[in-house]
Amino acid sequence: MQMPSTTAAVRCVECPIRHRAVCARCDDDELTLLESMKSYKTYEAGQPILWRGDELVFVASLVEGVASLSKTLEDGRTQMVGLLLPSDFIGRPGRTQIEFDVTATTDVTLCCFARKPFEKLVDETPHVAHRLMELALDELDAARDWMLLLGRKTAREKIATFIQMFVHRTHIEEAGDGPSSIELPMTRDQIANYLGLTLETVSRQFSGLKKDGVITFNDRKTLTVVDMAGLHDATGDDDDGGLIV
Amino acid sequence: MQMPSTTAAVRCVECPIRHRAVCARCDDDELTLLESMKSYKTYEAGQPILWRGDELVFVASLVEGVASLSKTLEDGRTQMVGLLLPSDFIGRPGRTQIEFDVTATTDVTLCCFARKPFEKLVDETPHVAHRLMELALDELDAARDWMLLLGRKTAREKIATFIQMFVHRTHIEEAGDGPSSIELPMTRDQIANYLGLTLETVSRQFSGLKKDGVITFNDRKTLTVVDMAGLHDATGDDDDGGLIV
DNA sequence: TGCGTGCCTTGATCCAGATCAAGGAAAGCG
DNA sequence: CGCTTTCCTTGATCTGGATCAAGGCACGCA
Repeated sequence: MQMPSTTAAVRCVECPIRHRAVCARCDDDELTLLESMKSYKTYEAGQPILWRGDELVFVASLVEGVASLSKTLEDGRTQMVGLLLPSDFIGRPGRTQIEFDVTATTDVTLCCFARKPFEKLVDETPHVAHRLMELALDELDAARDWMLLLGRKTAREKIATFIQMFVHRTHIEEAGDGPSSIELPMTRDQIANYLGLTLETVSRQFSGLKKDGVITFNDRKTLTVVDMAGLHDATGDDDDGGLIV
Repeated sequence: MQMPSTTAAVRCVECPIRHRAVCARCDDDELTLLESMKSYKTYEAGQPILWRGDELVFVASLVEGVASLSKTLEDGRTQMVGLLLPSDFIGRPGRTQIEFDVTATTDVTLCCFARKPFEKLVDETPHVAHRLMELALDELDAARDWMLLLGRKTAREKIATFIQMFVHRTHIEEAGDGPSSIELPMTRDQIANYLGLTLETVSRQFSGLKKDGVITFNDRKTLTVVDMAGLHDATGDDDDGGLIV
């Protein structure tokens, strides 16, 4: 097992998540301050980032890669309770512990700040506090959509919703019904954990959607949505609402 | 169907949720200001409070009673995504719409503020913004515990967890393993909606826990936990973590 | 006092998805 | 290259909880 490594940080103005992360509305002076506080850490796919109960010594923005939050029952059953994509934030003001495990799903790069100085910055910079609030509320909305999925959707609806979410988060700009490809950053087993299913069911439902001409696979991890409308029908969602993270 | 009625507000200093709601850390001057802004609304059990997509004209603290947040799929399947108990907050800074329905589960009293002036107050009063953030993060924690429940727990574990949550939220002060009684504020059908089950399964699991000597019923809505340790075992949770809202 | 209505319980049956089991394909490595 | 390992697919079977169905209890109302 590798330890996380510390790497050179890119300059904030060139940062790919500059306009979506917690620092979205910082001005040049504030960025200079942040630049002096921050350090980059990288984790390899599979490595733990934080364990439940760990003391939270740093907070971070996810710069690159995918990480997951998960909870575990006494006997080992686990459920993912959140998926962190670039610009998502790890850590929370006013808490020194976290209640779930954070794991690198793919190779991950974090932009880290020591918790104490960061909290001071938040207290003194209203728009950072404000942005943090927005991010928390976005997560809450996503969590509630996921509760509907976990509690009431069928296996096929879960898979369709999962694919649709990835399409939306990876092709934010282009609209339309044309075919769009996505790369799944997780194994079947991890997808099952996210959706409250088993890996066999995940595999079968992917095969089902393929057989019905909704998607095609390039390789195991790369798929193309051929029939966007068909995919949406398969999610069971209302037209307007539903999960659009 | 009754309309909500507006009733006389109690004075803030006598308010039962004074120390837990969004106004928890307000000083006397701030309370005076709040008192001039607030109005009470009451809803009867079963009445809708807000529909999804409604424009959010007011925000509110729940003073008395129980309300639920729920989401619905195209074909009518519904899932509760939150339960609001006294001191919980309805509405969110920076959003003009909500993405779920809010319904009065029991008779409910709200302490309402017009959204615009309230947001102004939040912007000018850091500790209110701070408290709002805490409440949002508490909800997020609760939502994640619920995701674990919905995705991975068995029917019996779900019911045991549900009972345990009510015991904790209604008997916050007293600890210990002695028997404690709670009153369920919801019908079997509503409980089923909350737990991602059907009402028949809810009924059967209550009967099962009764047969096993974990709980007894006084009447349909009032139960006593006879074996607190047995109840906890039945939740499937780890000893330390789990849902303790 | 009897009847309707809402809510709950219990029984019988069914089925979606879990579990058990057996390979197959791709990637890393000696 | 061949071998291991990891991940994925597909088939067979099982089962927890859904669904279908039939009352039971308690309250309100005429």
